[in-house]
Amino acid sequence: MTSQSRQKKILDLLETNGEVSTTRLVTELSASDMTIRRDLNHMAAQGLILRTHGGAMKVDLLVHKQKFENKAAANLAAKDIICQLAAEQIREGDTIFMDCGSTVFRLCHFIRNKRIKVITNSLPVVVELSNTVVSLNIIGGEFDHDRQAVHGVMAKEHILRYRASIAFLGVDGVSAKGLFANTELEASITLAFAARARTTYLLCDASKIDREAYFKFADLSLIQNLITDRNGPHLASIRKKGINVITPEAK
Amino acid sequence: MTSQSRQKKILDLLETNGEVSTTRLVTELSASDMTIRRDLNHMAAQGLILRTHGGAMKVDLLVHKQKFENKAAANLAAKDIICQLAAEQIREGDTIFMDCGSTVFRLCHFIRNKRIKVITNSLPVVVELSNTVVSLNIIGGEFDHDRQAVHGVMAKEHILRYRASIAFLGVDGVSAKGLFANTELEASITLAFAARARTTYLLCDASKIDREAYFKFADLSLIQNLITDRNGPHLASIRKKGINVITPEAK
DNA sequence: ACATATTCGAACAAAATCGAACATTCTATT
DNA sequence: AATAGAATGTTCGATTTTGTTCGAATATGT
Repeated sequence: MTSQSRQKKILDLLETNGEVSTTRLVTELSASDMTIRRDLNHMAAQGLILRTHGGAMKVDLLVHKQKFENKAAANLAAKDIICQLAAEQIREGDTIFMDCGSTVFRLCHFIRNKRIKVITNSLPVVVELSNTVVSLNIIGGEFDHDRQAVHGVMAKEHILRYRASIAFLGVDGVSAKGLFANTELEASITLAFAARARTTYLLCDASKIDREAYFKFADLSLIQNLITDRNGPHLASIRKKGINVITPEAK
Repeated sequence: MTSQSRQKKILDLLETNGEVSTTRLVTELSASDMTIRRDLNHMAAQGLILRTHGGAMKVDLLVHKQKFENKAAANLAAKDIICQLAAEQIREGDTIFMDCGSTVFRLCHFIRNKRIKVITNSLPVVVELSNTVVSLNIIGGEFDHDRQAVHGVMAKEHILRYRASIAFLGVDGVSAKGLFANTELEASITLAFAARARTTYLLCDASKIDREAYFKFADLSLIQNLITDRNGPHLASIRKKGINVITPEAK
């Protein structure tokens, strides 16, 4: 066995186990401890592995966690309830649009192991799903640092070339009068998603209900379903408009 | 037995076993060790196999499989030298293309505070620059988990709609014969970048020089400049082709 | 804190592999 | 058959890799 193939096997073992001991490598690769140690040190010098006492570890993922996740921590319980319900709407093989926004982002945790295709303009979503079985399609265009997402003309054009079974949308406010956003950029993307999806789900915690933000960009009829965390009378006017409202209680 | 049939058998053995030792080839092919070694070296020069001490390995075993994170950490010093030089080529207000690949990725550290626009298909680059003053344009399309970058038809179309002053390119191998890549996907993106940039810089550590990988996708004339970490006679043939070679020593 | 057990790396020794140079064999052509 | 040119084999010193020993450094258990 050559040193290269040994080192490759060490990498493989690390990939599956996360860490390995020198002694295990000695028996597994039938080489002397000194040889293993030399291999390990060599690879560590190249940054391929993380050397530890008695063995080695996998180097930590390069992609570090986003500040975004802090924002996402707000109302986590409510978002989890919503996303749990949202995830149940997805079937294997589906292609889904994922809007930007912290509520939709939380959906990532519930779909990591689904064999689906996700089309999104949200960087946090991409990062979160980049090492999963989920097949990803990234919407291209100008990157908006504030919103950590891609917006603009190119993005819209990109979306219009695809079709999806479901769109999971986020907004800044919703009432019987329609959907509200804080920027036109986000609004135009949301509209594009809705136009190209067979079914649309608006994910929205209670705080957004009946809130009328900066400007209205669409009628309520743009969406077919609203998923939110609490049932109650505040949803009556929306239900009356023919929207299918999904809540945990109503399940 | 001709050398061709021998080399074919070597490839077959590698295909099934992943690796093979010189001694085994000596008995298996009933040829002298020197002959085997000559075959091996010849094939390695063509990039057909990966030469090791005492034998050879399949190419994609080591090159293909290596995860991006690992590659990023390897040869960090060389990459830093290269990227330092690369960053000096950039002027405020420039629009630059950044290819995927670990060497180009390292350039992020040196441009965080420049007021420039970056157009890229590499997720690590996006993440790294997502909270800087750099203006980002993300190339959209199918996301390739292995390479942590966007490839495919959409990506190519996207690129062709923009123009940039500089393209920073990465390859898997370069020699006087041209540029080499391990996958067609990466190659087509690199070509698109080059086509739409006023000036092209190939960033390439010494290990990639004179390495002829899986397949050649462009002549050397595709690029105008090569930035590498060490000066030396191995660059002569490339210089002779009219490429401006930039090294720290020549500075 | 102390003792015990592991692990580490430097130094040296042994083995395998390497490539240059030269000798030999094979092959195609005259 | 003669001969040039290419491929192959052989020899041998240089290089690389691997193994061993042993004192120092580092973890672990009491």
